[in-house]
Amino acid sequence: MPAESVPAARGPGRPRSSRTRTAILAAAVDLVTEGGLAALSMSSIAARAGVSRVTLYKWWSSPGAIVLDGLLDRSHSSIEHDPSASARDAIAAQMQALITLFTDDGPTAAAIRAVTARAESDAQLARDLREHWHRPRREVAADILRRGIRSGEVRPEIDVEATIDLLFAPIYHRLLVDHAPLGPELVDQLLALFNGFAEPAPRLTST
Amino acid sequence: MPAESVPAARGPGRPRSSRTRTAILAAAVDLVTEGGLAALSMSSIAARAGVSRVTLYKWWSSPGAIVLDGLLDRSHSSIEHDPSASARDAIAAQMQALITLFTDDGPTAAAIRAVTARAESDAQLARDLREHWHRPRREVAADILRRGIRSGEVRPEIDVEATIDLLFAPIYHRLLVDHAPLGPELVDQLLALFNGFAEPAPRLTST
Amino acid sequence: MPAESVPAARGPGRPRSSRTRTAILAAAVDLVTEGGLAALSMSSIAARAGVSRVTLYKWWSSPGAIVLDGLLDRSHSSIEHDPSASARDAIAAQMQALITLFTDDGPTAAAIRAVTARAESDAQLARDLREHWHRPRREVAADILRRGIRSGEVRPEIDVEATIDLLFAPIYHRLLVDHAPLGPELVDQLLALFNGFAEPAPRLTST
Amino acid sequence: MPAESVPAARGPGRPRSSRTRTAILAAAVDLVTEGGLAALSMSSIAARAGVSRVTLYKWWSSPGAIVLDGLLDRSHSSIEHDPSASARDAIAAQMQALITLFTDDGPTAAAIRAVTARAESDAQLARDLREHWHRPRREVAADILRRGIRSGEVRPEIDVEATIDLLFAPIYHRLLVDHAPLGPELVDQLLALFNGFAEPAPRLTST
DNA sequence: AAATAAGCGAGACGGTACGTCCTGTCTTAGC
DNA sequence: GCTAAGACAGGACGTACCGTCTCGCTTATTT
Repeated sequence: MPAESVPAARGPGRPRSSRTRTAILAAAVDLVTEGGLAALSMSSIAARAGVSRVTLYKWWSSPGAIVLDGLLDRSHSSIEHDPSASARDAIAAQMQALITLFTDDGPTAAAIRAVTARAESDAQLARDLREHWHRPRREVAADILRRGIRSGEVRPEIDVEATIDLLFAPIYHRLLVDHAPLGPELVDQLLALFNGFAEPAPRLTST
Repeated sequence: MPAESVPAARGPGRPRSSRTRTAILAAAVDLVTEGGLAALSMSSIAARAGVSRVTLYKWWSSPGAIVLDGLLDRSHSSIEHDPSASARDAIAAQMQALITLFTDDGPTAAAIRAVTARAESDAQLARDLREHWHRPRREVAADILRRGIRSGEVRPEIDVEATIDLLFAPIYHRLLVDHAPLGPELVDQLLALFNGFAEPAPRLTST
Repeated sequence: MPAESVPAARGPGRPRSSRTRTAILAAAVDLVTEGGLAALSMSSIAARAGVSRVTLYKWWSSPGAIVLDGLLDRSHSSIEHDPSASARDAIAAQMQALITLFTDDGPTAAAIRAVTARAESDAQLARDLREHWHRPRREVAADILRRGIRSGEVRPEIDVEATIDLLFAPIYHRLLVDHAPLGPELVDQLLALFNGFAEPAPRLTST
Repeated sequence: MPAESVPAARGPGRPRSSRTRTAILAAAVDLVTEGGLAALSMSSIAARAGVSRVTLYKWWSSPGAIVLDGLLDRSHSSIEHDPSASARDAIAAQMQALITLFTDDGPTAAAIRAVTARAESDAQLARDLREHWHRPRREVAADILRRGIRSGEVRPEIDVEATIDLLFAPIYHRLLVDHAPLGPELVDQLLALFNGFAEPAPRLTST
C-alpha cells in the first residue's frame, strides 16, 4: 500500500478525489501524533478527515497502512546524501538526519513508533515498513559504506548489514524504548565506538 | 504491574488463588505465542485460563501487563554472568543469551515483541518494561563494562550507555523489524565492529 | 421469540433489567407507528430506547421480532370472549374487536402491518407470527364455531378453517392493501353474506 | 411506475434499449423468486441484469417498483372471463385462476408477496399495487357480480365490495400468512359459505 | 459531416445499517 | 473477600446497500 504518484490512466468513472487522499493521510498522522496507536482507528481517521469509512477501506486495509502512507509521503526525500563527502561524514549525516527527524518532527516520530508497533501483528504492514521505509534507507547507508570500502576509507572486512544495524538500531531502540534521551550527541558517541573506518596510515597501503 | 513474590499480608476473606495466577500468565503467553498481539485480549485470556474477566481486571490493568508478568516470571534468571570471565567474553555471553532466548524460546520472543508494541500506547506498560526487563539487563552489561574499565580490558573513554545500545539494540531491532536473520553469528559480527576493548597487540593482526 | 412471563430461575450474575426490556419494546412500537418498517432497525430501536445495540442482539434476532414481542405484550388479552353469548354474537364480537384494535390503536395496526411485511423474508418471524398471533385468535374463533355446531346455531357441514378465513381475512386484507375503509360496518356486511348460521326453523330439528 | 406501452415521442438522443428493460425486469423477478425481498436490492438487480445501477435509478425508484413492473408484464391477461358463463361459474373461475397463479407460477406468487410487503413502507408502491393489480381484478369481479344482480343470479342487497373481499381476501391471506394450504378446493369451500347467490330451490337440498 | 442530446457503464463517495467482538463496569450468588 | 456468571453501554470492526455524483463512450436525431 505504498504512496502512488502515478495519477492512473484515466478511464471512465468518477476520478479519485486528491483532496480526499490528502485529508485522510493528514488525519491519520495528526491522530497518531496526538494520541498514538490507541487513538488510531478506521473510524477515528474517517471522522477526522470528514470522509466515509468505506472510502478508507477502498484504498487501505488498516489504520497502520494509512499512517505508513502518510509517513512515506512526508519524508521520502530525507535519504539523499552528498556524494562528495567522506564515508564517515556521509554516514554521520544520515544518522544525524534520522535523529533530527525523530526529535524535531513529532508526527514522523509518532508515526514510526505506531507503525512499528502495529507491524507486530500485521505481516503485510511489516513487509511494507521494511520495503518502503527501512530498505531504501539501509541501501543508502550500504552504498556509502561500499563506496568507502572502494575508496579505502572503510575497512573491507566489515559486515555491511551488521554495521548498519550497529549504527542505526540504537536510534530506533531509543525512540521505541525511551530508556535514554535521543539527541544529536548520540551520533559521535556511536561513531567513536565503531572501528570500521580505516586508520590514516594503513589507508595508503590498500587500494 | 511487576511480578509480586510477597504472599500478601493475609487478611480476612478468601485468599488469592495461586493456581489462578499461574493459569492466567500461561494463557496470556500461550495466546501471544500463537497469534501475537492480535490474539490477546482480556476476554481471550480469561476464556483460555478458565477464569472470570473480572478477576483479570482485579489484578492487572491490561493484556500487555499480564504478558509482561508472564515474561518476567519465565526468564528472570537469564541475566546472571560469570564474574571470572573476561569483559569481552562476559559481554559476548550476555548478547548470546539474549539471541538464544529470542531464537530458541518462541514464547519469550513473542512476548517481548508484543509488550514492546503495546508499550507504544501504554505509558505504564512502557515504564514497567523499561524498569523490569531492560534496566536489570542493562545494569548487568554496565557492570561488566565498568569492571572491564577498572581491569584495563575496556577503554575508559567509552560511553557506557551508548555502548550497551550499540551492542544490544541491533538484536532487538532484528527481532522487531525482521529485516535480517537473527542468529548466533551476529555476536561476533557486532563485536568485530566495536573498538571499546583495549587491545594489547596491534589491531592489524586480527582480520 | 414470544413474551416470557417467567422471571427465570435466578442464578448468579446480574439479573436482566426489566426497565430495559420495556424501553426496547416501547421504542420499537413507537418507531413503527411513526415511520413503518422503514424507520425500524436495530440501530434506531437501540438509540430510541437508550440501550446498546448488543443488548438487542442478545435477546432478539431482528427488528421484526422485537415489534412482534411488543405487539403480543400490548394486546394479549383481546382474544377472550363471553361464553354465554350466541355463536353469531361471539363471532361478531371477535371481528369487531379486531377492527377496533386496528382502527383505534394505531401502534397495533402499524405493528401488525410491519410484522406481516417483514415475515415475507424471515421464516422464523413468520412462524412466530402464525403461532403467537394468528393461531390463538383462530382457535378462539374455531371454539366458538364448534360450540355453535354442537348447540345447533351453526350448520355442521361448514369447513371451520375456511370460515375463519372468510370472515377474518377481509379485515387483514383491508388493513394491508387499504383498498377500502376499515370500519365497524364491515362486520355486518360480511356476516350478511355468510350462510353458516342455521336458520331458526331447522334449529329445532337438530340437537 | 407502471409498465408503459407507449414507445415515447421519439426525440433526439439514443433511444432506450428494450433489451435492457427486459433484462432488468427478468432479473428482479428471478431474484425475488429465489430469495424473496431480502435478495432484492438495486445493486443485486443491476448485477444480475448486467446493467449499471444508475440505469435502474433512471427509470425506477425502488426494487419494489421494478418487481411490480415485472409482475404486471407477466400476468396482465389473466383477468379476462367468459361473458356467457353464470355469475357463480365466472366468480369461481376468477378465484380459481388466482389460486392457480399463486400455486403454479412461483415467480408471480413471490412477486406479489414481495410487493405487498414492500408496500407497507412505500406509499407510492402501495398506490401502484392497488391501481394496477388489485383494482382491475376487483373491477372484473364487480362486473360479474353486477351482471349477476341484473340477471337475478345474485341477490341485489349484497355489498359488492365486501363480497369481493369475502371471496378473494382469504386467498391473499393464505398466500401471505401461510397458515393453511392454498389449493383449488378452497374455491368450493368458500363459495359454499357464501349466501349471495339467489337460489331457486331451498338451500336444505345442498349439504 | 458536424452538432446535439440522451442512454448507459464504470467508478468514487458520504451515509446508514448490519452483526460481531472487545472493553470496562456493575450486580448478583456462591465459596 | 475472592471468584464466576452474567447484563450492559460504548465503540470499532469489516461489509453491504443506498443514492448521488462525475466521467467517457455509444447511439441516435437534427442541422
